[in-house]
Amino acid sequence: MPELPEVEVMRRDLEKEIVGKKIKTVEVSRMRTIRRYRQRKPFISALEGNKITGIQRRGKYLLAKLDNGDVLVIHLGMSGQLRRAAGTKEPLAKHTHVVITFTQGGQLRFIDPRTFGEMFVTQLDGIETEVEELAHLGMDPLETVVSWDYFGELVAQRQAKLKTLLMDQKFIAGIGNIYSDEILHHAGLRWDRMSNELRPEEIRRLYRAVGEVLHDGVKYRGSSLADEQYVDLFGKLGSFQTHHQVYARDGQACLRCRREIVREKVGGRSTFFCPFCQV
DNA sequence: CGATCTACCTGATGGC
DNA sequence: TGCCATCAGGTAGATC
Repeated sequence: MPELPEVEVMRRDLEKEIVGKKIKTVEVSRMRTIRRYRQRKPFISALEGNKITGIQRRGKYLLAKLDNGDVLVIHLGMSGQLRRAAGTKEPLAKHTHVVITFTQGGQLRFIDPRTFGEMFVTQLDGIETEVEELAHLGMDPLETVVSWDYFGELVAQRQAKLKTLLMDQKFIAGIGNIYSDEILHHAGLRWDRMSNELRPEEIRRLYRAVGEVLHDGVKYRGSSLADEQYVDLFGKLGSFQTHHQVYARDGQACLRCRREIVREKVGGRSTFFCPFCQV
């Protein structure tokens, strides 16, 4: 479900809503959500009594820093939601797996029908920079400032289809199935172009498209698809789906050239593109 | 190194 | 109505 823009919107919401709050109690009703633990106790006691001091994001992961130096890591998987609740009285949504209650009142709830999401508490490596479990992640396209020629170097070093490369979290962290297709359309490049065969201006277009599309995704508060599974911390839908150029628009006219958007299955995932605008 | 498949889950949808 | 197949924003691990 959530890719970088949705996670970034959530990060901003959490920053306003839960930073400075102290964790009073934690309830875990589904062990799979904290599958790195065998018991719920160690997870719960790693959180209770701690204050949240800040919220960061690495790719699609959220990091809530605690005042004891530890970090609560949250990944939303395909269907995870974080929702604010006023208190215990608000009815629990189905598939609510973790509830964090703050001493100041209010709750943070983790809801996740498909249970691909997870939460765990870990430490920051050394001088509060890296989390060991996330060390495999590549550069964050919104946080890391890379020049386009350095980006081009990295792209050319690899020998991969562009869609695969964009979705490779070890290369760039945060891009998934929706935004990879949108980025490639914006760049005018086909999903199956090889990364080491791009001309310099194509590399520059790709570089720009990554930044612009993700930035717009955040600006419009993420993409909520037909199932409306993605909502922000307060339950509100995003609107970037109304700006999609290709994703889930197969059979419809390309907004640039009016020809038909095509859907193909690549690596088990639906891929949408315009065979005329994307070369 | 890269590509491709599988597994992990639940729910919605569409064909028959 | 039921039943079955297919599909869905993700990641990790095995295999070739």
